[in-house]
Amino acid sequence: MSIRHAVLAALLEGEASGYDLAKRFDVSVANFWHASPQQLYAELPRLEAAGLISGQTVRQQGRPDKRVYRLSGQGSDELAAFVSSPSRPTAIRDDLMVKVQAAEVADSAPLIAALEERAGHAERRSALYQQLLDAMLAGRSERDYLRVADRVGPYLTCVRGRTFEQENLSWYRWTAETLQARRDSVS
Amino acid sequence: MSIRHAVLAALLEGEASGYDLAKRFDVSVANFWHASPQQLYAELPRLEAAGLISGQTVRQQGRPDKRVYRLSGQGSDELAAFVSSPSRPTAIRDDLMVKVQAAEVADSAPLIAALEERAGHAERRSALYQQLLDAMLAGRSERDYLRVADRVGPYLTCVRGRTFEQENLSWYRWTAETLQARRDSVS
DNA sequence: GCGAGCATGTAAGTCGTTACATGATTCT
DNA sequence: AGAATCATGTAACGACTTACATGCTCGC
Repeated sequence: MSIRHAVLAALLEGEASGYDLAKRFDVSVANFWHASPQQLYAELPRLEAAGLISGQTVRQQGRPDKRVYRLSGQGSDELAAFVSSPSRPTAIRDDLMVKVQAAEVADSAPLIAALEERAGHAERRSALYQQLLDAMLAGRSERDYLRVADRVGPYLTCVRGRTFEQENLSWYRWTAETLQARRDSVS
Repeated sequence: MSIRHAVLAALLEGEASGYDLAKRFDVSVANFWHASPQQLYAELPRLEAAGLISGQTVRQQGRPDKRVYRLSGQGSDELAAFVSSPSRPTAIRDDLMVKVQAAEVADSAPLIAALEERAGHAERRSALYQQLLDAMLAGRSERDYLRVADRVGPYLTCVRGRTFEQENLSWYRWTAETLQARRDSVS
């Protein structure tokens, strides 16, 4: 699929410029898809040419002009067709796990440091997702929210993101400790 | 990085042909990296040309000849340098999550079916990883194993894979139930 | 006879990353 | 004065997917 449908899904949150979308892909959309600003700036004109989104240039004072895009009817149809299409399984794909797999071939100190850094990242991410979830709930219970809210997609995916980062955090820590214990016992 | 270092790490398990590696990437390595056979067949000659692996053609009876590769000294060095190099965070990247995010724009029946199918996949995967873990332990406790085993990398990454698939399973089921409940309440 | 497994590749096309490039305004 | 934010793009390269291509053996 690629970025195309991820952009359409992100625009369900409301119209946005390329710059806005880049931020959205760094926060809420980051649960399930990543995209660089360059990718977005390249993709948006293509989506517009295909009629899936419509853009409007907005003049600003004291700031550069920007082009704001929103989902078109055709874009909604395309997204609906995508939602109903089959998917294939995904797996984790992570540099750091390759490094852990091969841990024995090198001094483990830098790897342990990298794991600790990642643990910090995962902790910040899971806290961020928790904040987003609380904001969506706005005081309601999850049970009620899932019954009555207009859109539950963003909530559901954000829960997956939070759990993923929590599991990352605990795995990073455990792995770092395990490797450290082995270092200690060697010396 | 790409597939390059994943292949070197996979060869730590012992020498293998392209065909063998493709299977290895489908089972144990699948915890953290995916590669198609085509990618491997293209990459192996490149790694050999770079001196990171060495290949030997093996004649077989009643079967096609094959080329078996193993890690060279240079390959080990390269892998060690990689293990000590910095990494950047990864996130989940999943079609199906994009679809859940956009669930409201389409009829949810096909999406629910897709989630249930995925749940089955996740369940099989997590059972497979559990088997691999049990095989590595070979009756020992995890605590002992992690202290005394020659290589702990494969165990550590496999644990992450198992947890990931377990969390997938429970999220797929919960998401399917939530969407189903909303279908029921609309009608 | 047919499908599954063994065994390896090429070619085309799509997708994604990184580096380069610009320029105003606001905050410290 | 320098960094961060707003705002958008191009070009080159590297990575990955999909389709095409071949052919033998073993078990059912």
